[in-house]
Amino acid sequence: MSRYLITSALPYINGIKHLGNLVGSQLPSDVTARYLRARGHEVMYICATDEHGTPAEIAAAKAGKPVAEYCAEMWAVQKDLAEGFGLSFDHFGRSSSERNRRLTQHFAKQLAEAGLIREVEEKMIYSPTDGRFLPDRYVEGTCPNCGYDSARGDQCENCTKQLDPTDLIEPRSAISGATDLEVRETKHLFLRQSAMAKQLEAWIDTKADWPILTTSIAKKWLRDGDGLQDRGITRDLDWGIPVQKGDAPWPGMEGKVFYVWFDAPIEYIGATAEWADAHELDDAAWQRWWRTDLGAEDVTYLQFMGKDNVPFHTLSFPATILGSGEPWKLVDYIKSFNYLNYQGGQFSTSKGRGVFQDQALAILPADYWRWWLMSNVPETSDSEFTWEMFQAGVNKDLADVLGNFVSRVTKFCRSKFGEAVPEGGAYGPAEEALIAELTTRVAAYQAHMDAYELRKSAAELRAIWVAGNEYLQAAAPWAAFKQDPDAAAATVRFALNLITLYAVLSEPFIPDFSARVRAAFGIDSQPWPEDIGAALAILEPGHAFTTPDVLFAKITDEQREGWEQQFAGA
RNA sequence: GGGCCUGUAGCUCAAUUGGUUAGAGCAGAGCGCUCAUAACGCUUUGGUUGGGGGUUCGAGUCCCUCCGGGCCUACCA
Repeated sequence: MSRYLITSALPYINGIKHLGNLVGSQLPSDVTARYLRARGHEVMYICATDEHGTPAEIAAAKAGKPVAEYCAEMWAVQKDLAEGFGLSFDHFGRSSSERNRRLTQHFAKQLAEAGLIREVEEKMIYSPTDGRFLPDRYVEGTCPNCGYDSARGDQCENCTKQLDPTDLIEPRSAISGATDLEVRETKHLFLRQSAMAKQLEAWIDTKADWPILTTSIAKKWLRDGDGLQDRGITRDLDWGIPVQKGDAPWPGMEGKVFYVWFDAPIEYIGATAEWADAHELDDAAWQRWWRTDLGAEDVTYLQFMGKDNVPFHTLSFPATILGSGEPWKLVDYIKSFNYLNYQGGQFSTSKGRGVFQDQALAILPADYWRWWLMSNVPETSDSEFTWEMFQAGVNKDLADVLGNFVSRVTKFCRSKFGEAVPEGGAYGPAEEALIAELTTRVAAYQAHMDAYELRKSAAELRAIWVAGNEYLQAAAPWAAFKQDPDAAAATVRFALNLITLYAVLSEPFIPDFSARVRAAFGIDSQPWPEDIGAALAILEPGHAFTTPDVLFAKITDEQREGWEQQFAGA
């Protein structure tokens, strides 16, 4: 038994997320967490909302609510959706928590004492109308290069030229449209990542087993141009963690907060501490996951995220951890994902294009989404959601191959032997051959899961389901029953056991299915099938069950067409 | 502009890191079965691995070049 700390990238607080956010961090981390728990490992699985920053303030203003109130509400909404998708977080925290505030201020103090913080006097755009400094991206105007009239202050979307907000012709606030912008001096703290670049690169070079996507992004940042740049870790905002040196004030930084990307990863630690608080445990309970001097030396730490998050998890956060000079746990494996597109374009929150999490759960159960998204997860390149592929995949895999297998076995048994595992007959070469095949396939499934290869794992799991149908077809108990009811009984007994084997093996991907099978067979919990033959002998003759209803109803053409229309966007 | 990823069957993806005849699923075709959600099983069609050149005994894999798709580029997060 080992110990695994698993974190899923923190979803941002400003609204309900679409399927893209699920596919690249929350679902794969959940599948992995469930698998590792099932294998008997000790798992701490953490997620939280990322609540600070300008977009949160703007979203709250748009909703007409104080930002703290808005975030509290959206946290509850996101927590409910996570539960709806079956995400098995040990704790779903908030980056605005007291725990995170203290930890973030603590790290800042440690970094300052290590000489890794420098103060920089900057000129920033200030909007009196909005009453705030504007991030580059929130300044719009005409591009000096191509004349595009909605260029942003960081880059022109039209000609891709990188800009400074002061380059823009007739600049205006993207928030209010105000044109009375002025340049003001302001002081900020920078994390001296450049001083740590060599150390970070040496560390990343030891990670030969990481996805190419992860290491190539990290190395690009390390080597691009003048190398790794220092990064501003404070902002002129109201909503955030006040800049302090631990418990002490930070002279000259009054009224400023830490940059959201500084405090968000620290919330992985904060949320683990929140978990301990919620369970009325002491600090040692969470420190044994995070402090290598306090019990975390044998922890394997896995992070899951979309590719946009990679620079912060490979460089900024490790710089924070390493730079602190304290024995905090560094990540061991970073699993990163490409993007999921929607019907030939991108998901778009602003255009209402694509499926959002609340809508997804309103039209279909979580297992449908979990299965399709994970069996098509964008591991090697961007992948695409289309309703046609979704319908075809779910109907074939879940309804026809798996659901119908459960259906045909339980209904045949009910009609010929009643709703209990039949006795009589004996297993023979067909059963032995299937046990041998499944032993090989389960080993392959485990190997893929152990390597965090979700797509291959899903394909192998599906092959395991298919093997049941092949067996049943060859054994043909409906034919055998006429001459030799005992032989049919043995086949059915074996097939009923297969159903419960499928329940435990499939649980990481489709937990609702597993729960329904267990309920139908009156099973409380299932051990991982270390020995397939033994696992297929658990249900003994006489074990009663209730024939489940159709487990996965098919998606009809009418439904698919309706949803295509409904989610096409404006 | 720079960097990275990617291009394999109609579609979605594999291919033990240079090693026999490039494999699966879906879709298509044929046959079988009738327990089951018109489900299942078996068989089968389908490839100049984007184009061209090179290295090598041997290239989907390495190099050059051209073409297509995507992502990142540090103040959105």
